[in-house]
This record gives sequence, structure tokens and C-alpha cells, in this order.
Amino acid sequence: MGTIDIDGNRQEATCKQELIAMRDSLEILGGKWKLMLLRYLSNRLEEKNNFKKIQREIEGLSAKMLAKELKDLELNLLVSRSVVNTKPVTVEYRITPYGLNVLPLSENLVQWGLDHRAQIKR
Amino acid sequence: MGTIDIDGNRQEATCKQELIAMRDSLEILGGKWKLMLLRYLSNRLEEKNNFKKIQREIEGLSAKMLAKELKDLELNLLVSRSVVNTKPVTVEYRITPYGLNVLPLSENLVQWGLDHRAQIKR
DNA sequence: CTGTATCCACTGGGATACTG
DNA sequence: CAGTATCCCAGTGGATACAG
Repeated sequence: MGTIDIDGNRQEATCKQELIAMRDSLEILGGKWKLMLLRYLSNRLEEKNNFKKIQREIEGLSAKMLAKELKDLELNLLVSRSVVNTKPVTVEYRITPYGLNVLPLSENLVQWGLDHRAQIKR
Repeated sequence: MGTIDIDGNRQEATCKQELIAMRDSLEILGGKWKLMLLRYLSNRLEEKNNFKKIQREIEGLSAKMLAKELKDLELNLLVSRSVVNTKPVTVEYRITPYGLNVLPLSENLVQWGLDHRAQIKR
């Protein structure tokens, strides 16, 4: 007695929020190129990563998709975009400090994928 | 001198495999319902989880999708399927011991999603 | 009960060409 | 260089009906 909370209810709520959170993550990171882009940028923190360079170096990535994925990532504060006043303007993309937080997660995905491939093959 | 391996090459290969592994993971776990199903089953290890019960308890999940997702998960050894000789046959689905390995990963996704939601709102 | 089959709308994503 | 616009296709996923 005393508390009116019913554990069942509280768990239900928490569970739903967890599902929403998981869905969020997959939505934000789950595109075909997003995690690849973040990993790419995280390996080139010191370089000038402009649009064309990225597209050239990630094989199969079209301008359309690159523009879209970068826009999405920027909206989620994972990537920063800065225009540089060169003769034809260039744009530099960088992963944000906050964006670096996804690296452990992507490592886990890599690890799971590797383990799973081994598991399936036997 | 002595070794012919070029670090650049070896890193390239590793990097590509990592990307493939990541893609694998997203493909296998990334469907709309897969992680939800695995979490659902992991919370009901002691129950008889038959098709209809699962569909009833996961809101919005159609028979078609449930069948498909379960089949995929079974192919990847994450879920087991066993037919029971009841009057009209029933089928019990369980998460495999191996399937339990995805739970940490899904926890990470949940955590990242929660953190991110907090991050974006401020 | 356990699914399959069918139809259909929406979206992701590729190819190509074009603008500022 | 940095994107946008357009077209187009394959896959996802919902609704409903049906079959074993």
C-alpha cells in the first residue's frame, strides 16, 4: 500500500518508449549510406571533405543520395556543413563531436555482422 | 623490409569487410519488426508464443509481415519454430540462445535513441 | 490456427541530365 | 564544384481474402 503505481503499467510505458527509441535510431542511422558516411568522416577528421571528394571516394554513391544523406545527418547534428569562399565555392563536411558518439554503436554493428557471418557459415 | 604486405592495402580490405559487416547487420536486424520481435520473445522465454498470440500482442503487425519476419529470423538462426500437434496445429516461436546475443546491441540502439531525443530537444 | 495470395500505395534509391 | 530535377524501378509494408 502507499503507492498507487502499478508496475505493469510503468513497464508498459517504458517498453513503448524503448521501442520508439529503437525505431528512432534505425530511422536516423539506418539509411544505406549514413553509417558509412559517419565512419568515412570519422577517419578523415583532418582532411577537407568536400562533396565531390566524398562522392568520388565512396563507390556507388550518387550525388542525389549523398546530398540527401548529408542533409539528414546535418539535421540530426551529426555532421556539420560549412561553405568555403573559394573560386567555385566548395563545401566542407565534418563529423561533429556529437556525431562521434555513434562510432561505438557502429563498431558493435560491425562486430555483430562479422560474428554472425562466421556463425552462419558453420 | 622482409614483408611484402602494404599496410594501406590491408587496411583497405579490412575497411571494406567492416562496411559489409555493418550492412549485413542492418539488413538482418533492420526490418520494421525484427528487433521488436526479438525483444518481445526475449521477454517471454517461458511462454508459449504462437503466431496468433504474437500478432495480437504487437500492435499494427500484419500476418504477412509477421510470417515474413519470423522466416527471416529463423533463417538467421535467431528464432526457432516448432510445430505442436494440438487439435488445430499451433506453432511455437522462441528466441534461440544465439538470438539472445542481439540484445546488447538492441539495448545500445535504445540507449542511443533516448540520448539522441534528449540531445535534439534542447 | 497458421499461414499464403493478391492488390496496392509509398518509399528508397539508381541513372541521367541540368542549374547556379 | 555543389547540388537539383526528373524518371523509373524494386522492394516494403498495409488490407483483405482465402487455403490447409
